[in-house]
Amino acid sequence: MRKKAKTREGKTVTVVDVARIARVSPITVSRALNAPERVSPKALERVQKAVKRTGYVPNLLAGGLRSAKSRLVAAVVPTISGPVFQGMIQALTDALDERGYQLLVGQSGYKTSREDALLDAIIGRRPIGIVLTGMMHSADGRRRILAAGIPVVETWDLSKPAIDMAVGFSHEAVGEAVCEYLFGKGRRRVAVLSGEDERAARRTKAFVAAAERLGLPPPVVKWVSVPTTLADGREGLAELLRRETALDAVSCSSDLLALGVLTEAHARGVAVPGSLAVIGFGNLPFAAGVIPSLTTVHIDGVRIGRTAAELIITRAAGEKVKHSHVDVSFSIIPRDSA
Amino acid sequence: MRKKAKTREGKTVTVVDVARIARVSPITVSRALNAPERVSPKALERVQKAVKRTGYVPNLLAGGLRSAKSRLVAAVVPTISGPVFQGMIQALTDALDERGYQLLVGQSGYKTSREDALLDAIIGRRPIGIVLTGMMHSADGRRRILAAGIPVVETWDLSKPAIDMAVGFSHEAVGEAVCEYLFGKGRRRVAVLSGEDERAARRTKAFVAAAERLGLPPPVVKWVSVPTTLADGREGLAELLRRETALDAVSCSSDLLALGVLTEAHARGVAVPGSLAVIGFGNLPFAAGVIPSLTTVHIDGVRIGRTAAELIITRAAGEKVKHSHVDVSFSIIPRDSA
DNA sequence: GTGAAAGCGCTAACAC
DNA sequence: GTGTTAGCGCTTTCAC
Repeated sequence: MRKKAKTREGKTVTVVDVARIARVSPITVSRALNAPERVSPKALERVQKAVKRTGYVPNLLAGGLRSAKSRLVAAVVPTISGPVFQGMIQALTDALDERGYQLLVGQSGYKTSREDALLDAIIGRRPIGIVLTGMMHSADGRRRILAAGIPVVETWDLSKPAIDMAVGFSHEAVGEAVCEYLFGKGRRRVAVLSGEDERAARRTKAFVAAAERLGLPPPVVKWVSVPTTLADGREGLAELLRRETALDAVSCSSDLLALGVLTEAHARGVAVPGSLAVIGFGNLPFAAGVIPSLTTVHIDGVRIGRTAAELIITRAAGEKVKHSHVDVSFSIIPRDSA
Repeated sequence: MRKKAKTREGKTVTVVDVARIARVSPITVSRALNAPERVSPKALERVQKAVKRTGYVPNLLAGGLRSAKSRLVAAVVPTISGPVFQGMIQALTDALDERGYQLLVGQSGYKTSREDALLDAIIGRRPIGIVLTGMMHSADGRRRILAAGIPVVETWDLSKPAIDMAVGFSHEAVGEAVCEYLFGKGRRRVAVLSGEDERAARRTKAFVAAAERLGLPPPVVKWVSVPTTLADGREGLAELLRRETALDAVSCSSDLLALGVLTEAHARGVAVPGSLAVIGFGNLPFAAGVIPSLTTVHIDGVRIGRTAAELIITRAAGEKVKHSHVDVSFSIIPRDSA
């Protein structure tokens, strides 16, 4: 940040420079850039010419400071990798920069220690909104965000009471629906292979509860550490079969796990869906193409991202949002594996 | 951004408020927060107490404006989805916020039109560095970044002359190495299934050139549009076999394509690797687990991200970097499919 | 070790 | 439609 675009004397180009060259006042330059319709055509033209000549790029830090509008939105996800949140983040970025906002990303990861520092860094930039995914917010964190008066959208999870706004679906409803789906297909000895994260756990719990309600024997549940891998799926099926030989269905907390289960089943000569039904979660790119194609739960991440962006932009404009809690629901995509 | 954390009179908490409560001057508050060692222990304690009491969060816009240090790094990727860049972005975010920097993400997507607006938004925030991936920069874009004097790291591609710094590998070297690998395995009728993006195209070109040099018959090449899918892989193999029945190896520009080829081969009863060798690119999470396990090219995205962060931080500190061009190379992971 | 004054670059508020 | 003045909240500079 030492050397920048320069005028003759080696300083950064500012509104003042542009104003001098265009022979107008600085404020006219500002208006020409931010509200061209409030400036006379010829002043506008002179400014635009001067901007081009000097290569002037407005300092958004200064503008944001003065106007208290940062044009910044912050998103916090547990981790950017993991295909789950990608669609959402992409849609968020797209929707935002269509309207001239930028996205700041933070990873809460699995360490709570730096959550506080992350929050400082975010709040300190005075974003017009924060998109929170899944995790976090210690009681203290919630208080601080609230105190800062920044609109917050919590995503992916409608289960607990939201701080402010929320876009997502009910993990409980997913777990229940999956169990009922398998039941509807005539499966009776069902198992769950689940990653050890909170939301997967809630789906699993709801699945088990539904099984009980349906009069099924208690599902065998195998937990694997996150992030879940294909190898976990292979080992997982092996273990599940060890614990329950009569198994006729496995519900997996991710498509990658499900792919592992399919792979292991194939290796063992277990027919899918003949003797074993397999269902995943996420509808990843490969789900439709594998053999047998994978029945899975689809979440419309793109819609989540777009909706979150809209909510925040609406609030930033000072308007009230009609629906501060949006349920995007989910769908079970029936394919060959179940 | 209307209401914020408040003191009694309903205004945002600022250094001045904290200073008053701690009975020191504003500058001492600033120092207590940014350089605690230059402040006496008791002043420090009083400030910390006052900060906690008021819930003060420094306005980074103001600080950045005055000090010309934004603590912001911008990254531009074609698209955030697509598993390829994930590791890099994650490592980048991690490395940055360990040092107290945040990442601003922009997607250049496939539309060049808004590239200019994106650049304005980025430069306008005065980031201490920009990480560019793959695409973009019109001649004009390059000039503007250069003019802004912001350090730039181009990633993933060492082939063309860099604007400033670069971390990546040579796509040509990959194409060549893959061809030689297959040749070394005794394959003679080789084909390429490649996505239509620039970098994949360069790998393909190098592959074809290597084949010629090795005295192989010209490889059959099939192009598919990006982003590549598993289905493209299945159709791709079908088409390649139509064009060349004696095929004994396929090099794919992504693991997803390769998975599609494996799937289609399996469906057709074509033995892999027996009569057909398959090699991918990316080493995605499923590559090791599928049957047969997928031989593929691994790129250390995490290292790319970490290195890029280091380069930028070093430059931001005003130091010279030793190596402004880092080749992280690549490796072919030999597995069962080839 | 601490403070007073000044100003980063912009735009809100109020003239005219 | 345009300009003047002031000030957003912080930190640099210089003085003590």
